[in-house]
Amino acid sequence: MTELKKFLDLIYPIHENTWGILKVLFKDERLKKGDFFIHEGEIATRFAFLQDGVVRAFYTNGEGKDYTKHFFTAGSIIGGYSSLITGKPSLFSQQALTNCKVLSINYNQLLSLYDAYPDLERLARKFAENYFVSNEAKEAKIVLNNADVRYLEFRNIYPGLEQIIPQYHIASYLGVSPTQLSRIRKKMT
Amino acid sequence: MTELKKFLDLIYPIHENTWGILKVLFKDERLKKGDFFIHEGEIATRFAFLQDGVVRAFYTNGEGKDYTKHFFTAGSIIGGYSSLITGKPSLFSQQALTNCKVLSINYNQLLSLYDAYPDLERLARKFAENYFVSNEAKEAKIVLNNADVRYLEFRNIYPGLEQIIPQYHIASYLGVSPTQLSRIRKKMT
DNA sequence: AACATCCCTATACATATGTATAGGAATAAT
DNA sequence: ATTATTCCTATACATATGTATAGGGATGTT
Repeated sequence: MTELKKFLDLIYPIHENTWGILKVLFKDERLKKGDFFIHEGEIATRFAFLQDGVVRAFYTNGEGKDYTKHFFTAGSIIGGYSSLITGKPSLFSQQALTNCKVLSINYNQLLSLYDAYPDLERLARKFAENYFVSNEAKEAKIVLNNADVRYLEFRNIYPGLEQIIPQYHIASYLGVSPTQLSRIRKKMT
Repeated sequence: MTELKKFLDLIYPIHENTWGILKVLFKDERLKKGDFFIHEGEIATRFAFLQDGVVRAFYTNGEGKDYTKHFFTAGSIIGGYSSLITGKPSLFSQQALTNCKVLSINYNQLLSLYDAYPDLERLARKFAENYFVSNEAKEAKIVLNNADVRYLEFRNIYPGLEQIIPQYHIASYLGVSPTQLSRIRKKMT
């Protein structure tokens, strides 16, 4: 719980009593390796703070093929944010790549607090803004860098992750085939 | 101004008196074809409602090459949103492809109203959320569809735009070379 | 210990797409 | 009207990357 508080304080420090109201809404939850936090096509009702473990977000392309949108590690927020906002089915899934510990919260319960706690709504605004900014920065990197560069960046952003997860997930994160990632790795030796 | 009000009401209808305070902050501005609304590397200080014309947002790749991130048509918000939020240099430029009419507003002036007008902050939250959602939906399409499909979608999303702007901009929007777009178009005849 | 499973690598081949270049249609300029 | 620009298309070629397949570590299972 302290980790979550620290995380939120970095975005916008809400009042102590607001935090008192908010924190009781979070529930401990466990995900086993392979479990889905949200399924593509499902309408999200909650999101969560990832305390421990690794989660992969991915789009699926109809037949087997998937595209890894993001890896989440400890200290991240997971959940179908767009689906929560719109109330429409999520475009992607989120699946635990390892056993995970999360603190999850019902989105409607959170929403119902905004009227009475403007500092919470400010936090929500800043969260949305920050989330937007990081997504856009990521977009820029995808567009401007080739797979070689993005692979090196992946290793910087997620130190140690390469040793934990299968390589074909990394390939799909980079937008290339496993064969191609293998070639890139070979080239870099 | 009425168009802007309608646009905002669709996101979140603020009180009439809040609107009275807000609207005086908007200033009429003209862009001539080729003018930049924001330059890559510049720190944004304002954003705008595009009343008329077409604006292209694009990343540049060091040497000449650019990647078209988005086309804005009448009724859109333009500006370096991430740069406004972070206070850091913009990662992309926005350039008028035609003569444009915009209503621009200073971001700090807007920010200073949030404390006194919670409905305005709610509007800001919802705007950020919506913007996030549409960016994510676009990401999904880029990842899941090939250039052929995205070309057809481009024509649906921006009816008539194809006739107004050079084809190499569309190609760069689709992430392919002009030659390749020409091949795609030929194939579809 | 033997076997099965998972998954990374390597090879060969096919193909999509980029680059370079030229031609020509359309538009703008003098 | 003539010329100059702009820009779309077509061609030929090079190359990066995907697909298909097989082999072999590594790890886990019985």
